[in-house]
Amino acid sequence: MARPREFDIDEAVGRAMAVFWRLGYDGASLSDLLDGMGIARGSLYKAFTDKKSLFLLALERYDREAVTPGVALLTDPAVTDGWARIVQLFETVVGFARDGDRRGCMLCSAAAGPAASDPEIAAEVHRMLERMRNGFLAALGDSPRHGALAPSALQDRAETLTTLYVGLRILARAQAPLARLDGCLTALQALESDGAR
Amino acid sequence: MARPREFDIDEAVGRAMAVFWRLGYDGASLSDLLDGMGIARGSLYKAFTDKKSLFLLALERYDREAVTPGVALLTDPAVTDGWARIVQLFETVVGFARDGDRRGCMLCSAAAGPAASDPEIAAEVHRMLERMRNGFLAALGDSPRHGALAPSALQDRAETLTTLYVGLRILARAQAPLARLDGCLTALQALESDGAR
DNA sequence: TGAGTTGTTGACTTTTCGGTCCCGAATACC
DNA sequence: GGTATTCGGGACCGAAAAGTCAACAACTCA
Repeated sequence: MARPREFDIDEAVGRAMAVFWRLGYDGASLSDLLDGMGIARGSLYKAFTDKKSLFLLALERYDREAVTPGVALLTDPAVTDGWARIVQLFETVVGFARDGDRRGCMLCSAAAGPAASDPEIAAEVHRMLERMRNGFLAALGDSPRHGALAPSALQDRAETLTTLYVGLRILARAQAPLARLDGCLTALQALESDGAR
Repeated sequence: MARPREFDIDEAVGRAMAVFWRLGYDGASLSDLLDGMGIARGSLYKAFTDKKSLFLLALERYDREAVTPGVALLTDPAVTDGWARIVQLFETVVGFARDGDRRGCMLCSAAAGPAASDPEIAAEVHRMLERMRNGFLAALGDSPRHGALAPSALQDRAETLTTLYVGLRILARAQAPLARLDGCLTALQALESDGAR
């Protein structure tokens, strides 16, 4: 019962996500966001309260658009060997860098940046990382190669893979030579022919 | 042939390192640095040109004071099993978090932060990471467990360990629960009784 | 049609950022 | 002792940061 909003709020969050992904939380100024979102200053504050709240929404959006597909890949029943799914995820991620996309992972950048100083962002980051970890755990559970491992050992491996994932995407954003990222991938692939990881 | 400097330049760089380590590159303002270093604005610019140059010096200092000891641990001939040295490094790092030190690693934070946008910082970061990687490689070379691996496979494992290291220290700074970091450590330790990693 | 409500806009405020500059102080050399 | 030179201190600068606000616009409902 008033003037309707002139922009689509979901689309605006999507554009904000793109800006934050590219520039990081601190690196993205209000002007950057305004330009990227195509709205005016006042509209942003009316709709999203402040920069941090907008970032939290953008992070949830990233969760939906990037993390969830990753977790889906890790739990995809169409690929019966869970380990193959894990390798596939890492292949995809290194593929981004190979194609020149050096933005890295917004979740990992959030972990490395604002999560260190803001508990609310840290909480969201850890919720998302836990979903990744559960994805790895599920994949490991479907891996014949890891069938002999105790549940706690599987947990620890899932932890390790999550940590490796974070490191890889941080290094990708840090402009690490492609050979470095490829090395990690190769080591992972090599384990396909191994016994235990 | 003029007025002598009233502060010790090495000590000042050391203090700057402490500030950058705690707050990050972007997070450390000139005021933070001035307070931490105990000098005045003019003196800082006279001695160090600008913030970025000071950061580069601080990063080199971190290299000497934190990275070099790590690499020394990885290549310590007193511990004959190279894999034990690797586990020891990760134990040390998780120990920091256990003792409440959540600063993480200044090198890794630099990789996640300014390295993404500044080529000069990125270059220094990658030089330092390469030294870490060579340390891991040397340790793997001294590991009977990995004796059967081809040189290129050893390289790839060293790459993986470096990436894991980065991820671990990023997560430590991101206030990840200690159990997460411990999980990585346990997984690593478990490999001591395994065949190939 | 008019009242009430909410969105839009851009100028504005306040704070802080990195960096400059000038002047007084302290030393070395002649 | 005088002079040249560098250092220390802090006032100062323009730019940019995040956030506010008041006037105007567009809609709903009676």
